[in-house]
Amino acid sequence: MPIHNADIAAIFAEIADLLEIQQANPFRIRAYRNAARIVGELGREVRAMVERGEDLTGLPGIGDDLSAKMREIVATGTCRALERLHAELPPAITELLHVPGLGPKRVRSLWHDLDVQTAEQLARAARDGRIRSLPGFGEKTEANILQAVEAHLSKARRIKLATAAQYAASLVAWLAAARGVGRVEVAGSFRRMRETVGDLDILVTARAGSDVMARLKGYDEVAEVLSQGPTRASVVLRSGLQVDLRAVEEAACGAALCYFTGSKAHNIALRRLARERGLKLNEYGVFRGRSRIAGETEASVYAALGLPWIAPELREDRGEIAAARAGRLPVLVELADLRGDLHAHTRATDGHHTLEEMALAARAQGLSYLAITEHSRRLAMAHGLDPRRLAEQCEEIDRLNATLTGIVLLKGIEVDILEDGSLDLPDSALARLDLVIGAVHSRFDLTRAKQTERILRAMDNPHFTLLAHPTGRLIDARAPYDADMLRIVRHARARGCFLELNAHPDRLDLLDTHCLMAKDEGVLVAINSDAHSREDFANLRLGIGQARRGWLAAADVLNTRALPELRRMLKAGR
DNA sequence: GCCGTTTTCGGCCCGACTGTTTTCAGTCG
Repeated sequence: MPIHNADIAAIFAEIADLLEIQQANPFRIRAYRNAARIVGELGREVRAMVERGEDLTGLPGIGDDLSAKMREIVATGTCRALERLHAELPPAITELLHVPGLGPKRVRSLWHDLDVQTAEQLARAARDGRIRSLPGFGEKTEANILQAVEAHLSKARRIKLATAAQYAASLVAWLAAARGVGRVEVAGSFRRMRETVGDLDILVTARAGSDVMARLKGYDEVAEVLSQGPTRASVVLRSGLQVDLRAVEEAACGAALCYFTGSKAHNIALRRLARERGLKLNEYGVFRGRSRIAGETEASVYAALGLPWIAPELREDRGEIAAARAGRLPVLVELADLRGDLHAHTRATDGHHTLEEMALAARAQGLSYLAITEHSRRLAMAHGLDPRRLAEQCEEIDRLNATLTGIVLLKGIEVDILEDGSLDLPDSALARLDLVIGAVHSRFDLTRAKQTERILRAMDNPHFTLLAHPTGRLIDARAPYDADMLRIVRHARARGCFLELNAHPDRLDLLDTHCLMAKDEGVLVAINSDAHSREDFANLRLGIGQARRGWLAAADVLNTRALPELRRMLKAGR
C-alpha cells in the first residue's frame, strides 16, 4: 500500500496524542504535532522523496529521529514507536482528547479511575454520575463533559468558508452597534481564508464600559454561553458554530489582531523571534521590559520584530517569516488583478442564466472577458453539448460580441476527459474554440497510475488548454481522486497548459499547496468561478483567497492578463 | 524531539476563563 503524506501525518498526530496522555515532555509532543502539520501541508510526496534518497532533515522541525520514523513509515506502513504506545494505552483513547474540555490530565484520570476508554463510555459515565466523584472533577464539570461528548458524538464539523461568511456578516453588524465599540474584525482561520473554519474568532476594539460582551449574549442566534469574562467570551450559535469574542483597547488592536488571526504555529514563531530580540510579544503588544514599543497596528508589531507586514493568508509557518526577513515575500494577487474568468456555464447546459445575462454580470464584477465553457455531451445529466449545439453556441457568441461593450465572450468548452484520456468531443469541434478546459467527471476510482496517465494523455491533445478542478475533491464530501499532482504539473509545463483554481465554495481546487507547486514549476494558474449563475462571480474572492494561501502573485495567475496577451498565451500552447 | 548571534545542552509562546479549589490546576486559543 503506498503511503501518503496524510498517513504519515496521522501517525505523528496519534503519537502526539498518546504521548500527551502519558504526560510526556510537552516539547516532544509539540515536535510530533509540528511534524504532522509540516508533512500534511507538504506539496511533495514524502514517499517519493524517500525513494529518491532525499534528506528529510531539510524539512523544518524534522531532525534525525523524525526523518528515520518517516522512512520507517514509508517502508512498513507503521512505526514501532506507535506500536509501543498502542501496547501501553487503549487504542481508542485519543478520541477522548478531542472532546472539548478534556485534556491529557482528565483523560488519564478518567481512564485510570473509571476505565473510560471511548467517547461512548465517557457519555455513560457522565450520565451515571460517576465522574463527579473523581478528584478535581465536580458536578459542573461532569455536566459540561456530558454536553461536550454528546455534541462530539453528533459530529460538529468544520464548516465551509463561504458558509461561515454568512454567519459572520450578520454577527459583525450586530456587534458593531454595541456601545463603545470601534473596529470589529473576524480573525482566525476565517481571515486566513482557510477553506473551512472550525469557529469564528471575532476581535473588537472597545472602550472601558462597553456593553459588547452583553450584546454578544443578546444575539438571537446564541444557543449557549460557554464562557464569559470582561475581555473574552465564547458562545455557540444555533447552527452549532462556536464564536470566540475578544475585546481589547484601541492601542492593542494590531497585536490582538495578530494573536487572534494566528495561525498558532505562526504566533509561536513570532514570539520566539521576539524572545530572540529580548522582547516579549503577547496580544497587548510588543514589550521591552514593561514598556510597550508596538501594538496599535499589525504593521507596527511586525516592524518591531524586524519584519514587513505579512498577509494573513501566509501566516501558516510555511516559510513566510524567513521570506519576510529576507525581503522575499510575494506581492499576493488581489481580486482587482483579475481581468477575466475562464470557466462559466449558461442555460444551454446546467447554468441558470443566458449568455447575455452572464456577460453583463461578469462585466459588473469588473471583468473584461468571460469564457463560456459548457459541459460536453458525456454529461447527459447536465445536458452537455454535442458538436452541433456547440457550433450553434459559438455563432450566438459571435452575434452577442458584436453588440456587447466592455466585455468579450470567449468560446470554450468544459470537455469530459474520458476514462482512456481521450476527450469527449472530436478535434474538429475543439479546433475552432478559444480554449478547451478538460475535466474529470467520472471514474474517480482509477488507480493512481491509471488516473495520472489518463490526465497526462488528455493534456497531450493539441487543443487542451486548462485542467479544470484538478483534484476533483469536494470539500467534506468527496475525497480527491488519486493522481500524481507533481507529474501533472510538470506535464502541464511541458505541454504549455494551465491549471485551474476552481473558486466554487465546495471545490476550491487546486489546493493551496498545489498552487505553491505550480508556482515552483512555472505553471500558471487560472482562478475561475465555474459560474452557473450571475451571482456566482462573487465566488472569485474565495479563489483569490486560496491562491494567496498558495503564495501566488498576479504574474502567477493566467487571467490577470489583458485579453490580447491572454489570446497569445492560449494560442502558444496549442 | 528539535535546534543554535544564550550553540551540542538547555532551553522551548503567552494569557484568559472555569471550576474546584482555599491559591491554582486544567484547558483552550
